[in-house]
Amino acid sequence: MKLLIVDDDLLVCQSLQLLLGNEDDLIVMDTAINGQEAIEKCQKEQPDVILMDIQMPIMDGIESTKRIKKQWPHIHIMMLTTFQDEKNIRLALKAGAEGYLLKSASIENMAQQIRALKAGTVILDADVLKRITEPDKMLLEGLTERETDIVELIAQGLSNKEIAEQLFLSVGTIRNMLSVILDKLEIRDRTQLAIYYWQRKNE
Amino acid sequence: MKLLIVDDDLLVCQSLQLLLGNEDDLIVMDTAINGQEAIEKCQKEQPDVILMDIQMPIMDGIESTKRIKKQWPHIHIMMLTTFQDEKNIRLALKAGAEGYLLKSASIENMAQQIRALKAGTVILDADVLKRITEPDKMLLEGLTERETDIVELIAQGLSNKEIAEQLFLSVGTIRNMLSVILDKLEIRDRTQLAIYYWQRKNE
DNA sequence: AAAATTAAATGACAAATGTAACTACCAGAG
DNA sequence: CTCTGGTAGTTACATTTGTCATTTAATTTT
Repeated sequence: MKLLIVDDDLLVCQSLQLLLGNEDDLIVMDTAINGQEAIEKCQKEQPDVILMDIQMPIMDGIESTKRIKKQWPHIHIMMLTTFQDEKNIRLALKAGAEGYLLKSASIENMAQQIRALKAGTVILDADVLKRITEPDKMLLEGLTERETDIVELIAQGLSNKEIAEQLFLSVGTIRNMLSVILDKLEIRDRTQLAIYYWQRKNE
Repeated sequence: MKLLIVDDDLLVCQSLQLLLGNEDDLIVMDTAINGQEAIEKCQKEQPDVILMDIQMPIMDGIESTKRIKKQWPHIHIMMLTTFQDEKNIRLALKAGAEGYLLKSASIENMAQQIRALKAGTVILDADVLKRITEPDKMLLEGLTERETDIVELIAQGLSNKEIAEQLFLSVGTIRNMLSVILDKLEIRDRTQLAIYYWQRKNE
């Protein structure tokens, strides 16, 4: 199986090459230091799988993934990055990447993961999956901490009673606070609040 | 690596056993024909990975996944099912399954996927990922046209009264229909419905 | 120390929501 | 023709929701 490694950090390229060199069915055919170069390398000789960083000069991993998948849909692309930033995860997967692993995660098993990727499944770091299925904080300007907590819980679908139990407050207090929140955000009811939340959440 | 196969279809169990028998690092330690039995087998001898069907008599794969992960978090569970029904995918992942493959997909590579699963990543069938990240088709399956209309309007934040005016129906009718919708989707109230809608709608 | 602010709670109230039971009409399948 | 399923409605009931006025305790400001 032919691999292409794309990372602007040469150290990363080298260590990956070393690491995968032991596996005799995996051949690191070449490396590239940015997305532009990756596309050129693909043109010369098409790899089966690309390990691609996201943050790179000239052309980033997302853009080049988009282009490569458009031209050669059969090439499998594994994003290999440092940060588990939700937006990037979504963008990468939307761009066509089939894998998303964190560099911090155990590198020992990467060979197996690459083989599975080639086999046609999607490979996700376990933490990454959590990020995209149950995401976290956002901007609710003008709200206090406690109020923000309540918004989060309402956006999870909890009733006032449940929120009260969760926060160890009385139901009346929750209702009062929600009333203040709705007033601040100029929104009518909890359902609209939940909608407000999720529409902004997913940009 | 010790495997446990859980499927009420004996044919499936046998063919999987045969298929994986070639791989000498994978040992099918036992099989079970429902979730209840799977838990018992786990108690006797803990497998590294479980291949689990969803639809089974007595106790289904979701419920038993929940229980097994609660008791033995280190056991990796791969759902292996026929249908890519969005609700089940979400339920399975929520229950703690780390993998979700379709039986229809290429079985040849399953060994590699199992190894990758053991290594700690999440394994998803490529089509399955699409379902949960960009569901073109809303999972408003099972709802009639009218009911879908109402869901749409609730997701816009309208009250029952406003919906009634928009559709030229009585408020009572809207309330009844909403009641049916909530029942069908197994959801408690309009806020949760709006959340349900937007979580799937947005990317 | 006195005054002002804030977090938390109460009680009362109106409106909205969700459930249940039951009726009625219509269209299509068998 | 009967049976089913979808649409539409009514009444009744219990619960939840959102608003307001007011109180208390704690904290901060002045």
